[in-house]
Amino acid sequence: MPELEPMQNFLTELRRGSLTLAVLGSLRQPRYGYALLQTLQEQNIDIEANTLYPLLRRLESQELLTSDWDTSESRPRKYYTLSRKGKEVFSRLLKEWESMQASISAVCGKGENHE
Amino acid sequence: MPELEPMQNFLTELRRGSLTLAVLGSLRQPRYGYALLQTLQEQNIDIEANTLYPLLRRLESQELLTSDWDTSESRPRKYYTLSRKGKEVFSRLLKEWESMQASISAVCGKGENHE
DNA sequence: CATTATACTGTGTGTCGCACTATATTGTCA
DNA sequence: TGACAATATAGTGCGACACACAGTATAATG
Repeated sequence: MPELEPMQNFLTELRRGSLTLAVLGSLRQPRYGYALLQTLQEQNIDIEANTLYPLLRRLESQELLTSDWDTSESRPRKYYTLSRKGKEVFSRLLKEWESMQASISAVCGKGENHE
Repeated sequence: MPELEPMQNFLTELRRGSLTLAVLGSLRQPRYGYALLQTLQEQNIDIEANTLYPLLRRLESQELLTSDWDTSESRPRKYYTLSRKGKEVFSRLLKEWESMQASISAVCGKGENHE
């Protein structure tokens, strides 16, 4: 899709990376993918299943998450949780995020008028 | 660099996209690349020349920026400024950024303890 | 004659979106 | 009841694009 809606691309790029932060933050309690998806969407975090599942597996392979199948219910669900390493990374990313907020605010004029 | 400092990669990804926002926000007044670089670094926005210059050209090719060579001084400088389109995109990205702040705060626990 | 100021290019890697596949469990309706 | 759709749940493969990095290039300045 070359030129359909270029704005969309900017938004995508902006959200990029923050998705990881949001996922890590949401997995301080165990959750399975499908539920996580809905949690995030309720928070206005625009991510779709096709993006989330690979992200979860990537984070697991990077050892930020651990996963366990819960087969006690009729429908098996794969629960993900933050590992110790994941908690550390989350904490540092959150700090960075907060620092970025300050920087962006400074550069973009905190509260100034931009039309 | 496969496994040297994986943390660095997470940070890079997190910052990604925000760079564009920061650059757009900084170019509401005309600036040339080298000066912009230093402005951003003073604001703790970690970007290097090799990243900034391609970014500027990309934004120009996407018609968010316009550029003009100033050759009146001994050292020629290429001044970039937000175009009308650039202002629109900036405004929308900034809104998205603010919305993301809220979402991330909600998901990551606004002010809760995370150690 | 080294350093700084200033700008550009090419290559690799990683993430994300998107379009798929796959399956079991519900719910609906003839 | 039995057919069929919808939902819940998870996965894969591919392509686009942006960023980091390591280069090149040149003119002014100290």
